[in-house]
Amino acid sequence: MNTTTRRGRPRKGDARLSREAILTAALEVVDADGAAAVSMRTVGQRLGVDAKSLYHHIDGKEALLDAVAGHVLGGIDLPDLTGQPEEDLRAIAQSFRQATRAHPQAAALVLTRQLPSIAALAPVEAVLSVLRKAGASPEEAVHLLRSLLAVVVGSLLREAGAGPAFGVTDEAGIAHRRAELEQTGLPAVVECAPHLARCDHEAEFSFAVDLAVAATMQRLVTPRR
Amino acid sequence: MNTTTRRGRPRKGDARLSREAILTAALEVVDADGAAAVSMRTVGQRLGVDAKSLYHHIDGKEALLDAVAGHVLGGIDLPDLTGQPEEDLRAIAQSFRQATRAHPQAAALVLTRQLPSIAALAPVEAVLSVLRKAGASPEEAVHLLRSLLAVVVGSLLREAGAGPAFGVTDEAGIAHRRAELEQTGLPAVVECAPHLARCDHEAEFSFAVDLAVAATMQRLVTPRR
DNA sequence: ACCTGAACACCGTTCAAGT
DNA sequence: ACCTGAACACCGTTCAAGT
Repeated sequence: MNTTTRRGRPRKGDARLSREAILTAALEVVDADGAAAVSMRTVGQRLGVDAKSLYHHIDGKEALLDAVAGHVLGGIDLPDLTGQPEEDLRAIAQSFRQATRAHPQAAALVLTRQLPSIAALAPVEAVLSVLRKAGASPEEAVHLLRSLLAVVVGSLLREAGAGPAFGVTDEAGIAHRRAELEQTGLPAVVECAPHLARCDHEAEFSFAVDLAVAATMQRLVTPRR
Repeated sequence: MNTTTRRGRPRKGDARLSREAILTAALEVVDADGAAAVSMRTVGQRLGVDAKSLYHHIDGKEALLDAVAGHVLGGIDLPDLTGQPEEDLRAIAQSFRQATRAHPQAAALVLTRQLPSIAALAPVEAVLSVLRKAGASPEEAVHLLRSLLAVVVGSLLREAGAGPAFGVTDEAGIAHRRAELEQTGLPAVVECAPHLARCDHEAEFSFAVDLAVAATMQRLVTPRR
């Protein structure tokens, strides 16, 4: 929680206002002070403009946050597909992670908002296309897409600091957390405490995605059951 | 968005205040009007008490929301384990889902808050214990636990109306969404539009969990790789 | 020990003006 | 066409009182 309020000097010169400028300013606020710091007033201030002026370009705060989330998600840089399904699915998942890592403070926003459907269809098309070429029926492809998406969203949410974590990244905290876990007396938790206390988000993301992709391929090779 | 504000008549008789009573009142607000409707004032009102009184029992609004999330998660009813790992993992995942479905409006809260570590250790112990008995090393068990958790969290977040959905549950909306998807011109999206437009959350949850559990068992049978 | 009045520094949003 | 002053109905939180 940042108690110091950064002002971010208003730009008096170009008081020109536009949807694009507002979006950028809002994202700057998120990057600097977190999503909770976004208010019509803080965003307006960053543009040297009254909060109420924003309403001429944006539908309100909720719409603004949706737009910011969509903007970040739009920054996803999809890989060139190789035709090797496992490799391609992994690469798409990684590109999703890169997009959220570009704005870590905005990640929870992206993962948590019901986006205006159309915003994120490029990666969806990519995944479905890979699955279809790998032999999935349209119905199966959709189920598999949703499973993969759940893994990606769940993993990134944990990395973003929302969602259950149990683990910590800084060496200082790990020992402390480990001790806590060992004091629970829960046998499996105690046994696993050293690994539970530590969380390497990149490694966990890759592990989970690899597992999901492997399961996907398995399902396609052994259809139905 | 509920424009009508429900008052919920204050209980003048037992103006006794306690952490437990506050928690219950807060959860009632969440269930009735959604998490966004929770404020120190609305919760106090429901107890017939001034908002400021809550501070004598609770650390502030954030702490209150954390406590509500922990309370819902604490309501998880773990299954008796059968010794059959696949079955047990699925049953634990389903019990997790049941806990959030008991308070649908609180689901996003539960999934999204960094919970005070200790709150949710019972299900963790259950999963780790199953994985260890199935032959996983402590390290492997933790990776697999995190993968499974990601699937569960990602799936439930979608069901809770946060997170990307693409699909809709009411028959009315499905046709509309399908038409939208078909107009995108993205070939795989168009091809899959009928299935993409519809989303049966229970079926999708089970599909994703089954897939993850299958992958987990596969990984345990074929160690390392 | 527990509750509240007064107070402070914030919110999002509307609308009738002003240019 | 775009911006704002005045205004409204909210927030979370502190602190010095009151019982």
